[in-house]
Amino acid sequence: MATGRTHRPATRSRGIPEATVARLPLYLRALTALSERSVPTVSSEELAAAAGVNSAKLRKDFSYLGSYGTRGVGYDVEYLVYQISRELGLTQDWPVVIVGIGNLGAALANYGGFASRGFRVAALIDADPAMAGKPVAGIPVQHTDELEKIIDDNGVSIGVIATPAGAAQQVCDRLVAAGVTSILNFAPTVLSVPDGVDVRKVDLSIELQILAFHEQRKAGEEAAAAAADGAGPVATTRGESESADKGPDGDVPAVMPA
Amino acid sequence: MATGRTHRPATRSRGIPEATVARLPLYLRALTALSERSVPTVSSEELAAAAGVNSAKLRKDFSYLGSYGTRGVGYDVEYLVYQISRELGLTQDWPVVIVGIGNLGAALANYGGFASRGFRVAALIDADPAMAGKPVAGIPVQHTDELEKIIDDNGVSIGVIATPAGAAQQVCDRLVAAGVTSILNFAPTVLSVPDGVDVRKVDLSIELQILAFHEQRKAGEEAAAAAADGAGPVATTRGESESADKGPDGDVPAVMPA
DNA sequence: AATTGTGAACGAATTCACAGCG
DNA sequence: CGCTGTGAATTCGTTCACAATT
Repeated sequence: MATGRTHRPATRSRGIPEATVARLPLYLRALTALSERSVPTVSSEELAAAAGVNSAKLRKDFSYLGSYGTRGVGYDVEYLVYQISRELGLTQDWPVVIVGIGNLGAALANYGGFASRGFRVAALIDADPAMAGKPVAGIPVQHTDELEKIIDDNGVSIGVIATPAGAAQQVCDRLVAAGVTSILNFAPTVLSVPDGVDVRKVDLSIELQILAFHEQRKAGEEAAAAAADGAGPVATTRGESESADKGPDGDVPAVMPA
Repeated sequence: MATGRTHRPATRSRGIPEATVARLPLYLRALTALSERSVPTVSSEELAAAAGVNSAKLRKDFSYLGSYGTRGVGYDVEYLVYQISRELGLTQDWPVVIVGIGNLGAALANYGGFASRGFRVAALIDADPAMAGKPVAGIPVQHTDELEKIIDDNGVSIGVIATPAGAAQQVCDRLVAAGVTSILNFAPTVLSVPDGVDVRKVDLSIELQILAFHEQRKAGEEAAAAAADGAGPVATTRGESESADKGPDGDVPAVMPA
């Protein structure tokens, strides 16, 4: 992107890397905790530790937002909270609907971290007529028939799909047709959506499978190590650490707590 | 990884890229669906479409596992299912414990995709004595006091944390001390673990915040587009398509369905 | 003196494009 | 002839290391 030698990109240049965006919520959470403890400033080192990343990465991330720190001192906690919130669009209100009020949908509806960050559960929707009217987390469940009206009345642009896999695409299509442009999908299916609609996926079984892969690899390495004792040279290279275990550093993905 | 010019990595070389590992479960799901419909073979193009990735990526991914396709024809569905399952370690049984049986823990316990893929819920654990003995998803909840014994008796190496944030690190420490080496964390906290322990994180509020960011960006662009009509030149560069919308392609992260 | 902000080096992941093979 | 498998080119992300700044 050019050397930007001209004057200065004033505030920020636009085009924050996706990887950085994915970490901003992490920083925000750590900062909020500091803010609650009335800590006035943090260094990149401290904040990075709290967020579980390394400090160079954090500084580079912040550099995409602008120059919000003070050399020799660190970052002003309140100010950064505000800047990141604004960057993420959390200074505005985001009404969301949750479709599919089973165990998971109920868990999501009850999740406190929602309201705390600009998100507001505008409605709960389920296809089961028996659910209609029953309150979950204090909000009465509405029937799927009302979906379009609900989206429209509340100006909802973010939808959460917590239905069984079979119903997901259909629900998705209706959400999109009704005007939703961001979807968080908990159903184990690939959703197809038109351009301009964002989908993020959260899939337990995939995460477990990834863990199983690493778990298996560990077991294999132990075996190799044991074998190395008893007998001659083992083919595997080991000792190179494989680059894969990365320490306690968080990974790429992420989504949702109790 | 050196050029590996020596002889040949025989089956596979070791060191499958992390990004590839994260996609294998996706391919596996698509393949399983095909298998159930008794489809005998697929081309990289078809399978890629079903998994929501592009075909070059899929072929490159498979190339790390070995040469399991047939040129001019495609891939044998059953054979690939087996190879990927084996690679992911799903041909063995993985007992898991779920700690924290609130709404979310219950949702996880009830999640069917578990058993289907080598995972078996060995126990449900909760700190609330009132929960003890109550069956959830047909499995009686046990008290946290039993944690170490349960891990040990069942040879559990994978733990799922679905507790409130405040309890997560403590639970984590106990799991690790008891021998768990892979953790799936649903609590909104950064866990610190010793080397050799893998942690994956699933965090709803983070995913929503990422969606909000993109949602906001869309709104901004609309506004900019509208503004471009009315008045003079706008500062922002636009038209460069920003690289960020990537189309309907899935994103990086992932985790869990109803 | 301490800590940010950032070019530059590096490494990982994706995409291209085509040779190789069935 | 069609489709896989893969080097080479490219893009994206991380880390290094240090000059700039308070």
